[in-house]
Amino acid sequence: MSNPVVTRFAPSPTGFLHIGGARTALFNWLYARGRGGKFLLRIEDTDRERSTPEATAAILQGMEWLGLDHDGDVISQFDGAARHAQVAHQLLGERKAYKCFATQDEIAAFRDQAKSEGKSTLYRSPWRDAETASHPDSPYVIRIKAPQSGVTIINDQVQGDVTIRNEQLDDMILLRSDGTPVYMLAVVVDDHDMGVTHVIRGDDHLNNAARQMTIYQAMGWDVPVWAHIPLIHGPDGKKLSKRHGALGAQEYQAMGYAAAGMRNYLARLGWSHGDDEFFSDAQALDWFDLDGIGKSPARFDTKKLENLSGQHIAASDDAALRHEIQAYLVSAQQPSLTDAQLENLEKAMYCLKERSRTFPDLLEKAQFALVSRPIQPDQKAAKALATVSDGILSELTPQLQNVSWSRDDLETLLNSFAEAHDTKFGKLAGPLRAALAGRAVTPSVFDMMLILGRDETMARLTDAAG
RNA sequence: GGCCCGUUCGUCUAUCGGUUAGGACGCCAGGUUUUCAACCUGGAAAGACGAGUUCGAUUCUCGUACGGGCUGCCA
Repeated sequence: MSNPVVTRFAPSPTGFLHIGGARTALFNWLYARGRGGKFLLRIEDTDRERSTPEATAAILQGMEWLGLDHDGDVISQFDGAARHAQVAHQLLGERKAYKCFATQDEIAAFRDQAKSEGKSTLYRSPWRDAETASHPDSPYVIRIKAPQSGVTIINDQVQGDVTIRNEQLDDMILLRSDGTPVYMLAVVVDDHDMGVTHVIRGDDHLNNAARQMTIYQAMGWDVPVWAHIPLIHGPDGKKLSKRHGALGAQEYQAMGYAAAGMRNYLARLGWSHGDDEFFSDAQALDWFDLDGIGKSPARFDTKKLENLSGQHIAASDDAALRHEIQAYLVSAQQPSLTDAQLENLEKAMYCLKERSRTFPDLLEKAQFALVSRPIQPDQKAAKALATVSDGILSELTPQLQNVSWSRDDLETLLNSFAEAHDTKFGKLAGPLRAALAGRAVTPSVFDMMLILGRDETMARLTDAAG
């Protein structure tokens, strides 16, 4: 516990925050926060063509929804371009890097031919050992001199020791011909400068780690702890990507999943702590560790997300739920609730939260508390109402006038009323529910009566009896 | 093509050589209930394949198959 942990999430702003990125962010957040370390956010926007401020905003919003707060300012990788270039030039000066004058056309032609001959497409620049005197006066890129023999071992906390033979490594480009840094350089410099101690990222970067290590070594910097986590696949097992049905984090918010449920689900995807399935943030923070991360890719399962979301809704306190529902409404572009509706919702929350999996689900069951008379029954409710004669409802209503408005007394009254009509309360419940809520799926009839109060209950029953 | 990684119920996973291979979601069947929802109980359901190491392999090694990733003056 000598050095404090510093992790980072480094998305490129070329689209929304998709679910795989969200999980990577969560793992980094969990690891740092669970150990009193720092969690940094860096936007990898060195690709000016594809980076957009909208994408950055979407990523930030997604993280905010998930409650993944970062330390310090959001860092723009592009802002560090001068420093990245400086490192490249330092390496150049130390002859650990060189100017390569090969044109993109030349390289492309080489690759095409290598491919057609079935040979390695690894490009070997002829300029690696060229004399400075022979340099033409034309644009060049700066490439690093990668080791060409021996091996590089990536000591990965998830993948184990991964050995790459150095002959597989190419002299990657550090600085483009326009002088701008390339990602491979920028990540290393930034991670080093930011003091990142643990790099937790998708395993699509596993091979890159070996190449990045050559930069660390050339600069004489300490290599961070690597943890390459397996990617998340779609329901069909294919890679989850923006063009392959992947949804942004915000879309899950708009679908009404509880953020805590999403965190729990995502944490459980690819990571485990024994048989624990449902857990709080505090527990996740306490338990999360790199050795609990699995090595095989996982598929995204909406059903389980739904289940976990429901469990977290049931476990949340009412005020927090109210706030999250309001945020959900905004994100789903639904009209917001009035103060009166909010008040009723909160009164009803105790019997709504344990039966709802998502917020739209909860709101649907809360209809009885949100609508005002006259109530328009939906199809199923209308059908339920049709099964009972209006006479019964109008006979029941006056009896509610003097009963004490408590659950026990209402139960006693309704049961004996049913008995008097030679039926069971169960037969009455459907129509009653329909009259009170205009819906077929609602909380208990008694809960609704208690929440609505005597006057409103009687009025609704009278309305329904026509 | 080359290199790297992976493979336990439909899905997420536990197991760190010896288990009736456990849990969760989903599914099916019952139950309870205010014919919904929620809840409870039970059930079906897995070690890709082939060798090897070992007294003993899901667990270790190798091969095959399948899946994934990387192979850019993208990140």
